[in-house]
Amino acid sequence: MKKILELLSEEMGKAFEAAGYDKALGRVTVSNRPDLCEYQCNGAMAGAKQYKKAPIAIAGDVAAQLKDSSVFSQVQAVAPGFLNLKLSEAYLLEVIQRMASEPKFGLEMPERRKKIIIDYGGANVAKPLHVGHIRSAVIGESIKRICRYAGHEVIGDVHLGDWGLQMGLVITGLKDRQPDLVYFDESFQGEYPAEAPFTISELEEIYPAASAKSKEDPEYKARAMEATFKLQSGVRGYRALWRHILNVSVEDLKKNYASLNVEFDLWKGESDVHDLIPKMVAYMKDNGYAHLSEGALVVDVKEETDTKEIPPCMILKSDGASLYNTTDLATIMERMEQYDPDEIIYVVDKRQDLYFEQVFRCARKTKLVKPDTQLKFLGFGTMNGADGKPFKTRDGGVMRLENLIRETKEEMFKKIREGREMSEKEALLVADQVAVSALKYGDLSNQASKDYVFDIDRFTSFEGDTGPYILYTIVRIKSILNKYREQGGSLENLRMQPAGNESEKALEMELVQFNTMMQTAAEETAPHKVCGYIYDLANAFNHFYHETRILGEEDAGKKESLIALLVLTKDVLEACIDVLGFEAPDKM
RNA sequence: GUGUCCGUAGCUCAGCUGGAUAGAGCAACGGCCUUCUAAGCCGUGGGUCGGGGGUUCGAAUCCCUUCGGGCACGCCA
Repeated sequence: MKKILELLSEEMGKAFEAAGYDKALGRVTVSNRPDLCEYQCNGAMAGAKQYKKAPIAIAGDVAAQLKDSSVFSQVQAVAPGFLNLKLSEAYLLEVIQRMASEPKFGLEMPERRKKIIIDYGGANVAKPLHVGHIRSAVIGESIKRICRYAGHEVIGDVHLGDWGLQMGLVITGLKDRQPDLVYFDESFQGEYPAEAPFTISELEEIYPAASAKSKEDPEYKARAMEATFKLQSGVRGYRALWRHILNVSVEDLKKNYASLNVEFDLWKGESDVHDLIPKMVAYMKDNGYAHLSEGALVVDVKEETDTKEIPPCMILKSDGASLYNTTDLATIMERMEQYDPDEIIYVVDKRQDLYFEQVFRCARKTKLVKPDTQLKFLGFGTMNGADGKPFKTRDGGVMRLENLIRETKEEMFKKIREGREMSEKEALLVADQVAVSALKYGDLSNQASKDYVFDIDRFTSFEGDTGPYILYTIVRIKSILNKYREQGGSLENLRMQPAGNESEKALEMELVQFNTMMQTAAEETAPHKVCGYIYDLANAFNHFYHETRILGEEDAGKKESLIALLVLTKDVLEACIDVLGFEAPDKM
């Protein structure tokens, strides 16, 4: 259905036209002076020059046309030429009812359903997730859900770092610890064991140790590079071992992501495009796109209009080895071949901006993608600690994501047990949900591209603009609806009446903004708009709640109408937190 | 150096396709629980929107400039 501002603008446009002015001037916006009006139109001032007339005179003409409007209960021309509008309760009710009856509350589906691949998560095999990974996961997941809700086909890919030197390091580290493993016996011909010879915690120990050693010991590094080479050239035992590393690691990653309600459709990785690289390199050479520069194979991506120096995109290093660019480009190639997406979105640290600019230009220039394939870089800012510097643990180390999540959940559990009568079992469940809402809302309510201060005490606080506040609002509504049902009420086929007071009307006007907000959030891939909206909506509800007796309402018709409004508010709030990637408990 | 992003209340942030008196939350202070969850609601104080120019009837918003900060700038990812 049309958005409320479109409906109102149309109505105003007709009045402008009837008064002899351009109907385009009738653009209505939400009032910035709620004390004076609900909506406003500034078209009279915009049109003053064109018609060589005082704005207030134009506004007066238009207002006269709307004297008997069924849409507006008030149209006031105010100096210097504002048109101050109030909505009629009956009209608002019409819109609300329509919204409640339509799928997705009247959000219009796109003319063309796009196929979108979203690349987020940024996990590496054999390395534990740390706090730095939370943004990509949380933002990416939400954008995936928002785009889906908006009607697109979306495929989420974690795109693992599962190839290259880090794998060689792990294998080398493992060889030193367990040299007798059958995987290192090159004469071995039989089946390798199904069980991995290590656990995830051992794996997480091996990598940092090996990485540190290779930095100090060139001989060790050479061994790791050789192991990498053997792995990539397909030595059986190395491949088998690598497969184990991958399995053990992915299982653990899935567990961690699941604890944040983050799910990927694809668990592809850099290794998946390994066999594609020679083909791609040959393609770039044969078509004259790539040339040697300082020994490396590069594609020039400078453009005439550049205001800055854009270095060429490197395809192969001067030693002939592949690098980040190589796998990223090959991945684009693979995605085009396998999925042919309309759009690929990368949710990555914004410091990689220039790098992706190069990759995108290269992909375009070399026609790896179609001219109309959109490649979008969605860079997110750094997560800082309360001191404004990059987030660290108290002792200055990097905090593991797992620990952060666990600590947040424990903290939440403690608070719930202190403040609420609840069984331990239920409190654990609720604590999980509230903690996830706190973490995610805390992140998503900021603009993704900006740096932000990660303050766990603030996010988990029970007060203010937080995830828990939103959940609390939903729980309040659920609680009333449950009581209503217990008292024999039904939530089916509820009839609504026009709003009875200001706070009820304000709540309805907030609800009616839903489709506008969601469309904008999808177009701008901006989860923080959803957060802003539900915060306003929750505020409007709590204000209304405070002033309105619902279950005690004596007029049966009125009560039914209030319940219907509650149901709609709850449904909209839940749709919103669902796209943000968290959910509300029944009690808290 | 070049490019880029940012600078709004004590702190954390909205608002930025120009509109009337710049908004929230936290912190401070003061009210509201015999009635549907007080993790709530209501109120008070707090600002030359970094500075300076310009465009405009009108600028936090657009342009220029300046100061301060973050980040990136070929063989890492």
